[in-house]
Amino acid sequence: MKSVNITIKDIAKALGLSLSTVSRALKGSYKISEATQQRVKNYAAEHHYRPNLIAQRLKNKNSRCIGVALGTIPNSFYAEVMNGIESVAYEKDYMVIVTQHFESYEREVKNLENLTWRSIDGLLVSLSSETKDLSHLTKMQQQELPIVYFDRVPEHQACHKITTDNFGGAYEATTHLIQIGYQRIAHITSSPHMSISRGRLEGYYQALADHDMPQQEQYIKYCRHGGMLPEEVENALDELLKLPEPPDAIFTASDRLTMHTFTLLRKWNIAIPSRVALAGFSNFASPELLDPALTTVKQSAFEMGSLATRLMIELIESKRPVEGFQHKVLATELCVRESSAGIIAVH
Amino acid sequence: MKSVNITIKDIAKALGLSLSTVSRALKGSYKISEATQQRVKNYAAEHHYRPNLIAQRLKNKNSRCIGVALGTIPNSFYAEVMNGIESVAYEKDYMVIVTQHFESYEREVKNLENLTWRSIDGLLVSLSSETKDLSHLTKMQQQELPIVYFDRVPEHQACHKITTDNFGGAYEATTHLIQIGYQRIAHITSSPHMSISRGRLEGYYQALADHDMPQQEQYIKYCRHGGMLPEEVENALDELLKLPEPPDAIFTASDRLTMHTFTLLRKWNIAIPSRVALAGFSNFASPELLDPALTTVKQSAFEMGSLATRLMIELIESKRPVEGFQHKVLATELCVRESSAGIIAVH
DNA sequence: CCGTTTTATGCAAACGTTTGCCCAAATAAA
DNA sequence: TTTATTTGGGCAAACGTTTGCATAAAACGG
Repeated sequence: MKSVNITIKDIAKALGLSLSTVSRALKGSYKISEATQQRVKNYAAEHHYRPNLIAQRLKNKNSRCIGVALGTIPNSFYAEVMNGIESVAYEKDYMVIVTQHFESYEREVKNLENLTWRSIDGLLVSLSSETKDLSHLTKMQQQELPIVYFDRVPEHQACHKITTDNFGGAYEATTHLIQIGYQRIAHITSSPHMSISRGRLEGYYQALADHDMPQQEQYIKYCRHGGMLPEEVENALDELLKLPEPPDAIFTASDRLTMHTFTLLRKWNIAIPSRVALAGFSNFASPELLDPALTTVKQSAFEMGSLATRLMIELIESKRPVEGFQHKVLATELCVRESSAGIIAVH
Repeated sequence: MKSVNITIKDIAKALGLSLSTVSRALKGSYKISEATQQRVKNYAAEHHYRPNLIAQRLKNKNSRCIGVALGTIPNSFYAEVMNGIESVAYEKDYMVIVTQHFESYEREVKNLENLTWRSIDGLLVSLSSETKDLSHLTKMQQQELPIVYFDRVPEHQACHKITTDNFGGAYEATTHLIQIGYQRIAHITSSPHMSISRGRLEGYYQALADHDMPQQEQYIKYCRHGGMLPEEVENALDELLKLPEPPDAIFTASDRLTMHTFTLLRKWNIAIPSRVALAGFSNFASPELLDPALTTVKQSAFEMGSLATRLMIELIESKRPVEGFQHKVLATELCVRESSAGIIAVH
């Protein structure tokens, strides 16, 4: 590509000034007279001068560019988060480089390496479901690269993070299922070591406990790949349904798991909710259009992205290292629909 | 962020060589002895040398970075396209900067300006529905920035593009509606000046013509913002239903329009397909789960993204300017489901 | 043994900024 | 008038590469 932009040198030549004077005039102040500043600024404006970002970056080490690592873009939750990220980035004049790790630890590591190599100003990360070892990330933090985690965050590490109220969302959904009469509520979730899985599992447990219902291991199914492999959901569901006392309701812990479960139940002609009710975390845009309309726990995905990005930019632009770590928790919204219509209503 | 990477200078110092020798050794050949090359390469590998991309870019003007301009990421079609783009970019060791224009011409222009300012190697563009004036893009092409358009492409301009067989997809869907007995088939589409709208409209017309059915203006509704404003779809649909002879089937031209129409029909309690059938372009992941299951014309979104990116990288990496322009057309897939169950079957 | 070619390497400029330091002129203080 | 201070601006190095040109050493031909 032919570069067609004018440079500081061009301005200096045209105005009979030195490079340094022009540079300083453009940034305002620093002992350059008002008159000269105006001359320079006017000339720059007239000729559409735009500083060469590459050169600036080489000098200054800042690129106004934010890297993002997430699972996969077509996931409706992440797509909405990306929307939030991009929107704030645009507003603040940053750009966004996006990478997908497809829930693979190896790919996550590679992506993050690539991103930092490209000297971005900060990193927005949602961990892969395989990730247990965080050394690649702590290394980056030690290099003082600002990192903000969202959704799937490290649990035992001081860091900035934006999360969903996983406990609360799960508690509310499970309580809802209990209150309308379901007795044997199963839970399909992802890797047990993930922050979101843990929070949701605990919310589920607490709801059972608060309503004097037993916690039964047989009703908990883990999908280690978070539903990236269709058969893991299939197996989980199959095992649940084959139990001597199969569940009368299922609470699913993530977007992908919810949709997979829903699809399988439909495919296997298992009536929802009469044979088994379904409620789950999901950010699918129109759950009310499904058959039956799906009861969902909805996360504030856009807000998660935008908050994370605002915090990120704050971190980048603050001169002094920010003291302490921020952790924001976003509320969920339970939307009750037909897929969890009460037993009472049905009988 | 503290840069912790070693530089060519470090290698040169450690090995007692000059910068130029190290640089050339790393790139292989250019009259550097095998022995030295190995020494340098080994040292570089041991110390995890990675060339500073910023510096390289300043010298060479290539960044291994591709800019993308599209409507909005949460749109399931674009999300899947992005997946294709990112996947190929990863494979070829490029990174992707993504911007959303939200179907606004102004924002498209700004985004593209920002992208080029950041000296990317190439641009993947899907035009906004407002875009008529292409001068901002032709200017970039003249600067020899490689551009590949996808989905919404300039119609009257020599350029590289990947499109869907809009004509064919629309023809097939309309023919399907005709063949199972619908008589008054309406068409809801976006801006009439867009390439995709035109192709789909023509496919629709041709299908009518080939089956000796009249083309009636009253059955064509344009949504200038492609459904970004909910009320434009609402108005369009309302007008259609209020006609003395309302349509008995609707063919919608895009993802957003299809979902909006579907939602409204459900909301207004208009039975699908008995009162009005629905078939439309959509890349929603599970249309079979809707109530009723939705007949869709599905585009190869992932493939569109991956093909566009492969072509892009080819353009970037070819030494000689590529002669001629490529235009690839991807087939659509019609999936017939309940929302267009035949009239015959219903009666 | 000398001149020429080949081979392997180094020097320095360049990419477009930023910035520490220096300096001339103007002004103020003595 | 001399000295000190302020004001406005320039020089040059630096960021980490790449690359045209120069050059020293080795190999070769005569």
